Formats: sequence, C-alpha cells, structure tokens
Amino acid sequence: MHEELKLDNQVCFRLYTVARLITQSYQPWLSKLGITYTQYIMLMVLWEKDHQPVNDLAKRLLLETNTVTPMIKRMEAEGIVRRKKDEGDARKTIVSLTKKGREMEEEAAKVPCSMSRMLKDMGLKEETFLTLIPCLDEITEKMTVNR
Amino acid sequence: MHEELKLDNQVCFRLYTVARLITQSYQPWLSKLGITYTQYIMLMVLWEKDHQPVNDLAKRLLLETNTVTPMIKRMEAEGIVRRKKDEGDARKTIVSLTKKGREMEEEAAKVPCSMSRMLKDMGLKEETFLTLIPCLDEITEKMTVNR
DNA sequence: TTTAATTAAATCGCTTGCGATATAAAATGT
DNA sequence: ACATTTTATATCGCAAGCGATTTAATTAAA
Repeated sequence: MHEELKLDNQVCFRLYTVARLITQSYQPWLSKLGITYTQYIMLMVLWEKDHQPVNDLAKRLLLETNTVTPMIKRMEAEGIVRRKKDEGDARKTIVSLTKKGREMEEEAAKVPCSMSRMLKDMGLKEETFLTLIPCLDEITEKMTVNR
Repeated sequence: MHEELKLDNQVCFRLYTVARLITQSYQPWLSKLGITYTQYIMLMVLWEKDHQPVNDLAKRLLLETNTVTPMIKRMEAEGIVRRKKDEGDARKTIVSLTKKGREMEEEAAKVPCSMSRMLKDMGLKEETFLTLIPCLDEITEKMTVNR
C-alpha cells in the first residue's frame, strides 16, 4: 500500500469536501432567493460594483469566461442582470444589475448571519474559520501569480 | 454597502477557490493517467480496499450515489473498474478494479510527490497545509454528524 | 495601410454534482 | 403470507466548471 495515496493523507480531498459541504449548506437560504451559490458570489461582485465586463467578473471570481458567460445568460433569463455591448470597445459585454437584481441585496444581506448562526449551532467556532483564512489566501495568492 | 456581503469577507469563496485551484493543478499529471481528479480519489478508495458497493464508495467520498454511479460507469467504459451485482444482496453493485486499474497505482503513486514539489516551488510551505488539516477535519466532522 | 498578434466573448463537448424521482430487492410488521 | 417500509442503485434534468476552439474587434507591427 502506497501511504502517499491514502485518501486520509490528502489535503486536497479535504478542501474539496469542505467546499462542497459549505456550499450545500447555503442552499436553504439561496433557494429562497432563487439563486445558486455561484450566482450568489457573482451578485456579490456586482453589488460591490455594478456595470462590469464579463472578463472582469471572471477575473474577480477566478473563473474562466466559458463558465461565466453561460451563467450570466441564465441570470439574464431570470431577470437579475442585463447584458449590453460596450460602446467604446465592442468586444466587451457589460453586465449590469436589473432593479430585481439590486433589490435582492436586502434579502441576501441576511444570509451570512444565518449561516454563521447555523455553523455555530453545529458546534463550529469562529476561530476555526479565522485560522483558515490566511492559509487559504496565501495558497490562492501563490497559485495565481501569473494571471 | 453591506459589509457582510463583500466577497473578501467570505470564507466559503476562499474554500471554493482554493479547492478549484488545487484540483486544477493536479490535471497535468492526472491527464497523463487519463483520469479526472474525482476519478483519482475514487481510485484511491479502491486501491485501499477493492470490491466495494457503490454506497460505500459514495459514503467514503461524501458524495451521493447519483454522482458516483455515472462516474463508475465512465470508469468502467475506460476499462479501469468492473461492476457486478452482489450475489448475497442483489440490490448492491460491487465495484472492483480491473488489472488496468490496479496497475495504475504505480504511476499514481508518483503524483503526490510531484504535487508537493510543485507547491513548494511556488513558495508554499508545508506548514500552511498542515495548519489547514485540523480545521478542515473539524468542519467536515461537525457538518456530517447526521449521515 | 495592410497584416499580424492580441484580447474579449462565445460556443462546443464532456465530467461533476446534486435535487427529485423511479425501480427493485430486502427487511420489517401484522 | 402479504403489505409496508427501508435500503441500494439508477435515471433524469439542470447548473457548474473547464479544455479546446471559434469569432469578432482592437491593437501593434511592418
């Protein structure tokens, strides 16, 4: 048996699992809003700064445009965002929030608090998450230097 | 602006990002083996213990059977595993490694070492990952008590 | 200025991941 | 024995996620 191939020795499997578990636990609240987790983080980006080209949105979320374009189109179909060609540079597609998309921010603002309470009720301490942050940021930074 | 909705304040986004980035960085080696990351962890489970029902594999990876069944079928089509109904309990499908699947372990055993070196070359310290492990394990444990 | 290279989006094909549901076998209850 | 419930797997439909390629617009180069 190759010790290095044991699942229990894999950090990546742990990250993969925790990311899925946490994302799943957002669903009860997000489904009330009628959005997915990925759409939720996309909206966060737009609530912070409206009217951005697809490329900037993709860069911010560290996703490829071939993930973002179809996603934005689904959100457009839901009436959450609008797509319009940039007048200065016709290659760019500018994504903007609709009234509906802007108004969702109020409801969405309750989600982080609900999540915190739920995690706390499960017996998870804030400290556990605070320990993760600098490590995750370091990994992200080192793995994205050339982008 | 709702402070709690800023992307930079989201632990979950960090987890989601790092999990994707690390998984992606496995690809150069895994594509040589002709498998995906999820297939790689599935193989790890089978290399540890061959001949397991779909349900046990799913439980071990904390996935649903509706994710595992199609995946196993693709691996079967690749000639890596074999599926056979359990003789004692006809509800169960037992998944076993083929000769090809077993032989892949030798090549796969080189992957963790290559990954470690690559991460090190990026300037990431072993310590960063070791800090993550207990936190991730605690989260996984607390989030899966009722399964 | 015409050509070549770069950039921005979009399209295609395929694998995951998961909620919901279906099917069949086994276990349990009456 | 027969109906009910539980368990194990599979199927369906849809949203990501991403490698590879395409298309169109802009920029740089010759």
